[in-house]
Amino acid sequence: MPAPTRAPADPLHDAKPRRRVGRPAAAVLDQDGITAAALQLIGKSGYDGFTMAALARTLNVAPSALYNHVSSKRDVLVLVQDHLTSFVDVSAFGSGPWDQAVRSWAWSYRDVFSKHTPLIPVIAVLPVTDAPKTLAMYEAVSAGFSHAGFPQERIISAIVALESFIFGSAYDVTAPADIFDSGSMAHSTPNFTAAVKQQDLEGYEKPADVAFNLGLEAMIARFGALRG
Amino acid sequence: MPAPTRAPADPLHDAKPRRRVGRPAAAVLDQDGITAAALQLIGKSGYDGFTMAALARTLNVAPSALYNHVSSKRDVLVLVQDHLTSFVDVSAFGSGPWDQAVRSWAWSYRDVFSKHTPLIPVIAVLPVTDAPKTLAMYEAVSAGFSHAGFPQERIISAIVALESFIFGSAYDVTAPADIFDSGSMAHSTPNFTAAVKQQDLEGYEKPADVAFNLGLEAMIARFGALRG
DNA sequence: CCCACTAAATGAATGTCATTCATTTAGGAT
DNA sequence: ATCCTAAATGAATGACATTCATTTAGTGGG
Repeated sequence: MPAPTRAPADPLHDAKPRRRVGRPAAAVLDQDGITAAALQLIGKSGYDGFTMAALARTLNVAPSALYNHVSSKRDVLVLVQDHLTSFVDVSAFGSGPWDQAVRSWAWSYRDVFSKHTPLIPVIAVLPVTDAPKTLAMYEAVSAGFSHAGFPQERIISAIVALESFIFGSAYDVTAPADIFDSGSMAHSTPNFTAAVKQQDLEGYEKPADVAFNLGLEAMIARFGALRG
Repeated sequence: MPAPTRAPADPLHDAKPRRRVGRPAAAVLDQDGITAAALQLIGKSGYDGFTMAALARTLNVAPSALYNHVSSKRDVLVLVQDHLTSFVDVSAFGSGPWDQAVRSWAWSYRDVFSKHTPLIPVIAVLPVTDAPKTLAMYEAVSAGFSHAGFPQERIISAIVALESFIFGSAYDVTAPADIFDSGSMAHSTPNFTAAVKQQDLEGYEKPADVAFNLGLEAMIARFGALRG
């Protein structure tokens, strides 16, 4: 693959009026600004185009300057993931019934991260201490479960199970439509091929949504029965 | 002491008796050998230590030689993932009851890939055509569902839902034990902190296993009721 | 008021990778 | 014999993330 096309270098419209060496009068960077720029860059160029150099360019800064505010690229990803978590809808845990709250939380959680699957490996092993907004989400969800009469000692397990399903399902959203096309091997996989065909006949609904709904409702139904 | 014309050949420190330039009489590499070496290297050095150069070294070959047999590093990962899939236990779909078969399949699937989470992003978007052993697994599982009286048009959705849960749970296995320690933020997250404490009191069982069991049993119970 | 310290920028390396290319050689097909 | 293709080597290439020396701007203690 050839290198991705870059904006033509037009010295007249050069977006980089060189800052002179040394500490500037007012700080140019901070973590919030870096986070916002990173999110925007990811939106425009995807995770492939998301490099420290590219990030620095959008901030009109030398790449090395970033390291005064974050210690690594992974650090930036953590900032982005925590910011994204604030877009997950936990509002229903304050008002509606438990099952409806879980539903809207889970769907919005999946939708947010299905566009950011490269963050999932980061989230999955990230201590909550390093992600305050994520911690806030857990608090809201835990409170909702607790208030709904869920036994204390199962709350975390239930949330983890739901979250695992949500993360896995987020990947599923990004899968190509014909991922299950068995092609020339179809004759040796009759049961699978038939099942895929039946599914294709079924629906105009997106397969990823159908599967997510199926799994989510199973968990909601079963977990709901645990409440005291 | 007469000067030796060549450096002494020490097989311990000179694991690379240079092959001379040009095509060797017998081919040194093939996809199976590359796959086996990759799996071994990953086992020894993890995914961080898994580089094309390191892989070439274990095969006693120049890195560029690999590209006569695979087209990219991702290609190698696909070979590895497909090979690993053959370790997933689908045997019970031939014999035991449906729910037991799903259980042993799901647990073994999770266990295999919890040691190989960097493959999950690869699997999730990989067309089955490119992974024959994976396709064989789907066939065995589909046949089991079909034979158990599962409605054709829901088989794929159910498998996808289970698989999503399995992948997400595989990540969960790798999470650090204290991932939920809210540290200094504990006072602002009372519900969450209490739930974490209760969970910690509960058990000697690994939290990841408890959560996996909870979610899996929910799906098995609910999906089982769909059978005709 | 000065001076040392620290913070925040630049610009120039560094080192690690995956990947490509030119070249060499072997063996089978024409 | 000659040509073609496959399978090696070894030497680039080009991205990257990250580090380091250097420069400059405020700040706090004497």
